Amino acid sequence: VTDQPVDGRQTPALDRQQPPTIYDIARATGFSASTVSRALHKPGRVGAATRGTIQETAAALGYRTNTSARALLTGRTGTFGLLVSDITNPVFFDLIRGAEQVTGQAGRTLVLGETRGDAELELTAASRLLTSVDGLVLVASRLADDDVRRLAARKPLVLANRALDGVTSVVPDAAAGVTAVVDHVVGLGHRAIAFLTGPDSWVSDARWQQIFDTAVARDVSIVEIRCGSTTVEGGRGSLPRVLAAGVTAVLAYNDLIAIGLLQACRDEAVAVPERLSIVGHDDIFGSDFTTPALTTVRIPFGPIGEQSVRRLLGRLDENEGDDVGRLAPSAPLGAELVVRGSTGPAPT
Amino acid sequence: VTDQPVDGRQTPALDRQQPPTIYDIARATGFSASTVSRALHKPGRVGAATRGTIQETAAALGYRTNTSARALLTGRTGTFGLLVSDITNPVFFDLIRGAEQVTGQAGRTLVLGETRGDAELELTAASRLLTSVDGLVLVASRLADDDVRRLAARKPLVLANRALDGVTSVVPDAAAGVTAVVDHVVGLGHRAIAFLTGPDSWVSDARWQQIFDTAVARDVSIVEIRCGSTTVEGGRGSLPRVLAAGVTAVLAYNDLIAIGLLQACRDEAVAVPERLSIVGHDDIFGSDFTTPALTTVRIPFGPIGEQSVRRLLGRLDENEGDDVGRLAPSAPLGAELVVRGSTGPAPT
DNA sequence: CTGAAAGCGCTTACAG
DNA sequence: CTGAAAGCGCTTACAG
Repeated sequence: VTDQPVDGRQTPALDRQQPPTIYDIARATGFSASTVSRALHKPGRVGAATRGTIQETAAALGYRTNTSARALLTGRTGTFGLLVSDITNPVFFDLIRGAEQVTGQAGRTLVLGETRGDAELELTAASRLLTSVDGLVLVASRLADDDVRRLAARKPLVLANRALDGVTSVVPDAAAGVTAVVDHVVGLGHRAIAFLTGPDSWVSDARWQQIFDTAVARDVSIVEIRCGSTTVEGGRGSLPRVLAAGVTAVLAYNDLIAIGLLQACRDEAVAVPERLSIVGHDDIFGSDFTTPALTTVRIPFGPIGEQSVRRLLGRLDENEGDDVGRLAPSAPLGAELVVRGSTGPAPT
Repeated sequence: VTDQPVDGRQTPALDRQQPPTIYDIARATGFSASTVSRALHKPGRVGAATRGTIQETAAALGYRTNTSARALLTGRTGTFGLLVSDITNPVFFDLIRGAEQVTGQAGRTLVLGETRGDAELELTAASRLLTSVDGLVLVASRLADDDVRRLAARKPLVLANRALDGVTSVVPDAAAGVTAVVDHVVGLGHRAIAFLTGPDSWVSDARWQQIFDTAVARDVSIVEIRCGSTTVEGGRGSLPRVLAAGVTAVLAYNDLIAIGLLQACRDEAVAVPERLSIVGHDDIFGSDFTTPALTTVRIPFGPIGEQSVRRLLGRLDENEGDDVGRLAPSAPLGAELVVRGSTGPAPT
């Protein structure tokens, strides 16, 4: 009755800078703030008519619950974090998207962080993120085991693309892919194989071990060739050592290296696959743009991202004593051989 | 004196589930919570010795300020949102990274959202994000002009890769790129050019208009060929229409289309560039994997992402009455022609 | 089914 | 330079 606008049709929200709060709705409907809160978020505990009035008024005022206030009270931010070493690494695209998708479906928000491959920066970033988030996915983390465990003790944490005892991990079934690759190459008659290594990382070590074991079991010779960097340039630069090693097939740690090697072969007129067969890994975007197109191992990164967030959601429910059983069943995370043009019969 | 552990060396923080608050620090140091808050965030307003004690204790307890509490009070979440239509679109990689980088440098956090190219979903997502964020970057938004303006009225908002009167926009200087491409092709003797169109979007329309005007000015014939979808498949499928049009050079809306066309040419034994010259746009990851490598226009997406966040930061300072002048100068956002193997002299 | 009250952790005038 | 007090918007036992 005091400073209300004369025009009764004008809603208060329109000439207000601050967004409306539950108190505005309470005032407008005549109910208490408690009832408004319940009508909006625990609709079962409120009369149907009351609920209707309140929800309509809320919609009319353009009410949105203040996430900070809720978070302060409940300790839940409605947010997950995802930390990757390199946002532009094509390997992570599908993973990020998968994670974003599941997060969104759960009505939550995904916060993205990048560590630029620096383990120290990763610890800082992870620690910071963890304070403002309900759970964290660490992708291909380079953190020391103990650091990971310490972080995992603070809040739900999932390790994507790395396994660590006592910490929830989502890892593709790489063994199947590696075995398939070696068998493919051996089946084509190759008897001398090289592995072009990646960085010092859990994934790279595990891969080499797998390849080594499989090759030995198949009774073909296997050597490791250190590749300066896991880039196209790195792959390019390794051609001399590949040729010197006298192998006829090369398994690269990743597609980027394989593509670099492919380019070097073209430049040096080394026929692929006639003289040298090349296999990549990951099936990144663009790996079928090359001539010949790259034979590679497809890792289901999308499902890994989805799965990681699902595990996070599962952990949250668990903490609340909710039903854990409703956790969606794991998508299969098996690697798959994709045969294209860069592999062929061994030269005779 | 009650349930304290006997071992005096054990810090309280260690056996506590909840993270420490300023009250824990206050208790430990004997100062009031107000002083702790000041020592931590307004170091100038507190005695040097006091500040030292408090900061040390905070570090020892592993204190981190509760972002929700601060946000509730100040209305600032320390967070920016970035909304893209498709996270996996390689065009956005560098943009996302650039935005993430500047956001991180400013001590803030980037929240990522994806709209799957759906304008309706985009409005919902943008509106939701806007409530929990200090500012929002909309990338290549498909929203109606008025919707964008309404959102911009709520909080600082920047439009990346789209221009709209009255809303802060960060757009590359596409004209330079288009002119350079047309001149490049005309310089090679081509007299009949086609533009393979993209989606119905601001960017696509602007591009076509530019190409059209330039071609007319150079007195070469220009036609528009509708491409079903802006994908490799779309490019592939358009080869028949390209051949039927009788042109000798094709400017594709983007690299994906160009790469598809390139693949179709290889399959159909249409020599590139001898019979047909092909130009892409954007210089996405992998556009140099093809044979021949793709001639294209490089758009500085990284700087666009950085710039967008800088503008957001600038808007925030403005609102606070801070010094706006310190806004970093714009990086040049000019497009640049990248000549590779897919363009050559016109057939005679 | 509904309301009054307390409190989440922090910041910020206001005093001193 | 430092402290007591109020309040940001919301949720949740506790009564009724």
